[in-house]
Order: sequence, then C-alpha cells, then structure tokens
Amino acid sequence: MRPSQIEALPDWDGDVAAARALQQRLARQVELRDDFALPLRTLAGFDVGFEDAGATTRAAAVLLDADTLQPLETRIARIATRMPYIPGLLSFRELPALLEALALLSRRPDLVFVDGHGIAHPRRLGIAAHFGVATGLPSIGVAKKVLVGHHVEPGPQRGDVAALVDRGDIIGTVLRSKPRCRPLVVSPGHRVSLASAPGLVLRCLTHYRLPEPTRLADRLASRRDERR
DNA sequence: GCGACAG
DNA sequence: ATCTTGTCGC
Repeated sequence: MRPSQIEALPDWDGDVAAARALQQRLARQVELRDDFALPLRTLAGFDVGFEDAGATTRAAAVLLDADTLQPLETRIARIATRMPYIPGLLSFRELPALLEALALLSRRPDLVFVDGHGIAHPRRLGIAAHFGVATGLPSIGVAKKVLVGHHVEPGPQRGDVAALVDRGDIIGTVLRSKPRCRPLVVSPGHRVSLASAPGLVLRCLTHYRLPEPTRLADRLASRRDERR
C-alpha cells in the first residue's frame, strides 16, 4: 500500500487561494504512466451524495470483479459536510467521505473509477486525481460534464471519441458511451495514462451511459430509500 | 466587465 | 448535488 500524502487534505478554513495552491503542488505528484496490476482483478466505483439538505455527505464504494463486472461488495460512509461546493475545489468537499468509504472495503481495488474529473481540471487535480494521490491507488475520472477545456462533438457510435483540450494540453477524452446520449468526459486520475483511460472505461460499459463501477456507486450514493 | 463553472 | 411527476422517445 502506497503512502498517502499527509497534507493532501487539510481542514477547510475558507482560504480559496491556499486550496488552489495546494492543488498545484499535489498535481505534480500525479503519475500519468500506466502503473496498475495486470491482469486487473478488482475494480471499484466511488460517488458522493448528500442528505439532510446537504448537512450529511454520503459516499458509496462498490467493489467489482474486473472480468464479470459483478459487484462483490457495497459500502456506504456518512460524515458531516465540512465545506460548500466551489467549482474547482470539489475534491476538498467530497474526498473525506470517499476515503471513509474506501476504508470500509475489505480489500484495495486494482483500479478505481471516481465520479468527476481526473486531470481535466483547471489545475489538473480533479477529484479522481486527488483521490489517487491521496491513496496511491490507480484512478480514472468519469464526469458527465466538462469543467474546463474544449472539444469537437464525438461521432454518434459507442466508442467514438474526441480530445478534450485546455491551454494547448490534451487533458482528457470525450467518449460516446451510448448512442443518442451525451458523451462522458474521461480523464486519468493517477497511475493511468491519457491513452489508456478511455479503453478502461469502455471495457466497463454494458448498455448504460455510465460504466458499471460508477453507475453502481452513483445509484447507491443518491437513492432516496437509502437515506435515513 | 461578461460568461463558465465537476458534484 | 438536491428539490420533484409525469412524460416524450427509442
């Protein structure tokens, strides 16, 4: 188990500039070369939802068999919300709960899919990248909307892609995961390359817009009947 | 100054 | 993200 960054997640004190500066430092620790177990045995999906009008943050973690894509384990963590949503600083708000959910899993997955961006972020440290650096785990970000960057419309077929570019950098891939559906924004988080990320997401797709890890976590994180 | 802005 | 039912389309 790789060491986690001791200063990767300080307490929120309202200092936006300080948080951005920390992101720039942490971004340097992101590894964009493929460095995960092959063959992949287990995958995990993570997502966050809110209860009590936002007072409680709920994180869902789902461990899946990498071959069958069947869920092996499901966990939910709840903590008091510590920070408001601020575009670009999402990870500081949601990561605490995600780390709790990860700790509830019986084993560390070979690869993690997080709902949100990896390096497709203003300072190249979206929640999937932050999660990866904080835990040392290989990760990929799967977002439903662009945060930063531009791209042309990908083709209509499942698997069609377009590069997401920001300030001259290719920071992710816009992927049509299902015909007639808005494409997903895929970007590496940590220990995964820009070129490999789309393929890894593709192999997790069945007949839904979202890849199984994220889809299952999404469902758990936002189900009303799961609230209490 | 005017938009854009993950979840 | 969340508040919320039905409804149009494949």
